[in-house]
Amino acid sequence: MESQTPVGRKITLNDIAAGCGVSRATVSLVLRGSPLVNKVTRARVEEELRRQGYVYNRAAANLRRRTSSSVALVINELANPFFAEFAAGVDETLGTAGFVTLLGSSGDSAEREHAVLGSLIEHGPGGIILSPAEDSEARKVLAAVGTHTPVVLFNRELGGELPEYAHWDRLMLDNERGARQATEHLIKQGHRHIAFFGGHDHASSTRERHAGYAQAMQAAGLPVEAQWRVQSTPTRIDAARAAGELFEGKGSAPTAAVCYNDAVALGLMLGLHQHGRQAGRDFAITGFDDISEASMSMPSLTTLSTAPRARGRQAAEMLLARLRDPQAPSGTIIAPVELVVRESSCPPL
Amino acid sequence: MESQTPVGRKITLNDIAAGCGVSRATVSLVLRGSPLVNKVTRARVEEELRRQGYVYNRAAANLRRRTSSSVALVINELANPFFAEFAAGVDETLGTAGFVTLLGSSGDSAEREHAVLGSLIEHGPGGIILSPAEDSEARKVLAAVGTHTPVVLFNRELGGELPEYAHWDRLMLDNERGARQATEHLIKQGHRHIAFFGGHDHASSTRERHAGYAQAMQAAGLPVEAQWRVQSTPTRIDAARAAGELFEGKGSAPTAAVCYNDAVALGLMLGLHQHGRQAGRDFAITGFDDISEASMSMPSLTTLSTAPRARGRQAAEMLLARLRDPQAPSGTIIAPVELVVRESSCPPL
DNA sequence: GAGTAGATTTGAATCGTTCTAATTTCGCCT
DNA sequence: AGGCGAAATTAGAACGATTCAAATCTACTC
Repeated sequence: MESQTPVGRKITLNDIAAGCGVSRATVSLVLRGSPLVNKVTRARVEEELRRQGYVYNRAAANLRRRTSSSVALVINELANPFFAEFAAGVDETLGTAGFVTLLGSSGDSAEREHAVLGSLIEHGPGGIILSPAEDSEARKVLAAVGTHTPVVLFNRELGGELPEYAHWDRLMLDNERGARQATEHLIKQGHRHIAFFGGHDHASSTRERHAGYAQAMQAAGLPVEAQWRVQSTPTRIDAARAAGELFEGKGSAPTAAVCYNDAVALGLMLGLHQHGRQAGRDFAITGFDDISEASMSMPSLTTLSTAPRARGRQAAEMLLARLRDPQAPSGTIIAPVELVVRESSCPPL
Repeated sequence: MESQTPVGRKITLNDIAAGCGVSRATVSLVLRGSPLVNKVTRARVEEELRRQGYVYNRAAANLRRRTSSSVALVINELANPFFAEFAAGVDETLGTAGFVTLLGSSGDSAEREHAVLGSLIEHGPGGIILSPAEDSEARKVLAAVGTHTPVVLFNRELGGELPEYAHWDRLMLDNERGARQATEHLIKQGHRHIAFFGGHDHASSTRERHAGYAQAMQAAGLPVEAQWRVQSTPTRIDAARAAGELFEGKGSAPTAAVCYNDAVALGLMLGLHQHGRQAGRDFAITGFDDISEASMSMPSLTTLSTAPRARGRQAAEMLLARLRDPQAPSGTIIAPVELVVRESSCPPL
């Protein structure tokens, strides 16, 4: 029994070849399971590979073959459970397809996103899955990633125009329809004073959700008051802070709110407390995303299920398809969302 | 003004060199900002780099220089907010140090962890940050990563013995002390029947936390009843399911529980409902981790703050230090945790 | 105008793999 | 024994960068 040396040089194909008296080329063939090589040679080589503890150098192989075995995943905020789930889905699918995920986090800053993309692209990913920062612009992203690397955009549109030769794929959520459903649900519960709470209007996803809300209100002949639109950063903390603004106007106070997303909705729940109201009793709330906490909060949150993990898998599938056929026309998929009714969307008192 | 070709071959050093009549070597020097090259040449080359839209091929450079510019991060469950925060911290620090993060997720399965490590190692990361799966074993991990790549273990010990020549660094939480503090806090509140809830005893972190709990109980002269130890998978769902077991024994029912972590604690809150109890009123609960939901739940959760993002940064720092000095003796850091008292740890009725 | 120290530039080898084209080996037939 | 086709193996040039030693170019000095 040979002892594996605990430390030393890295083992290469040459070492293996020398170790069992064949050429480098043969070892390479064995590695890739070519049928060309003789049974007994193969066995001999495989034994030697094991004995020396060889590890494949994929970077070298990729260099020679001009291929890539990685995909860059750039997320605007990894700590948000919605995106964490998404990332887990992406990694799962890429992993089983033999790709490795290069992670990047932009912290929702376009500037940082640019730097991160620039650094990732140097590692030669086969493609990029990008969930853009709020204020990210098409032109700048294109400059960072170049025209050789396919991109799948998730969740948000980029600002500005994309040149026609860059055909990127898109995976978006049906924001408009989802928000409309949530609003219709609240209206059916009997609410007439319904606010739209959270998010920033310069982000495409916010605008779409707000549009769905407005449509439902108009269709029901209900007014959309300006003081019922409260913006906030899409985090729990900031939403809790902004809650008070809902009740500051001189007009009639809302009895319900359609929230930009679950984080904001959960923040609003807390903020309501400080204004003497309780979600699910005297104020109705809906969220968006169905993060895992939504079903566990008290009251549990009525929201739109987006299945972020499944979306992650889907985004990865889209990119893999594009790698298989780079010439295919680029496409946009609008993933449906589903209303999940829970306790937070009570009827008015 | 040259128009950048929207599509075509990848640009290499040769193209740049040819494009402005210098040698490949000179261009390489310019790229790395060597002081050797003449001002005017440098300017000419830089202009050409921009004009042709050159992107650096880090893989080729790493091959030649026998260096690495990536670090693998293997997480047992990325969708868990505690680990998502940790990952964000790791990526942040690695990114600013010029490394890219190779992501891998093991889903808390040792088998999958092994496969993921095997795949990542082929990409030649400079090091590995590993938060092991519950049943992960030292021997198998070593076989997967080999002896050339430094490893930083986070959060859990591996099963079995590690050969002495593999000196890996460790970043652990002060589980024992934290659980002791939580238990002492409950005792001070007046509780005498205190359970330890959730987690699996074969994981090192669970055993340590249980030990801290048992120490505090003994020190206070309180009994540790067998039926007050309920195990569960460390997820909210399974914890909610297992809640009932706390009240099945014939002995006296507990009035408080020290929980393995926040996820389990939040699950227990829910489970209590189904047994006619309410956390923060007639049953006291403590968690562990201080995930962002802990402060937002109702009642808010008394827990131990572990600052996962800071831990991520710390783990990355440890690995970077090890890369700087591979010969340094390996070390273990036990990060302190801090008790955060909130509403869930009420006194007994 | 030769000699020389410095400042720049470059040719060629190299990293670990793949791949084409060529070579060697082998069994089998006449 | 020689010839032939199939099977198995291999030499050597890539891939895109870095790096060392050597070559070339300056600017001065004597």
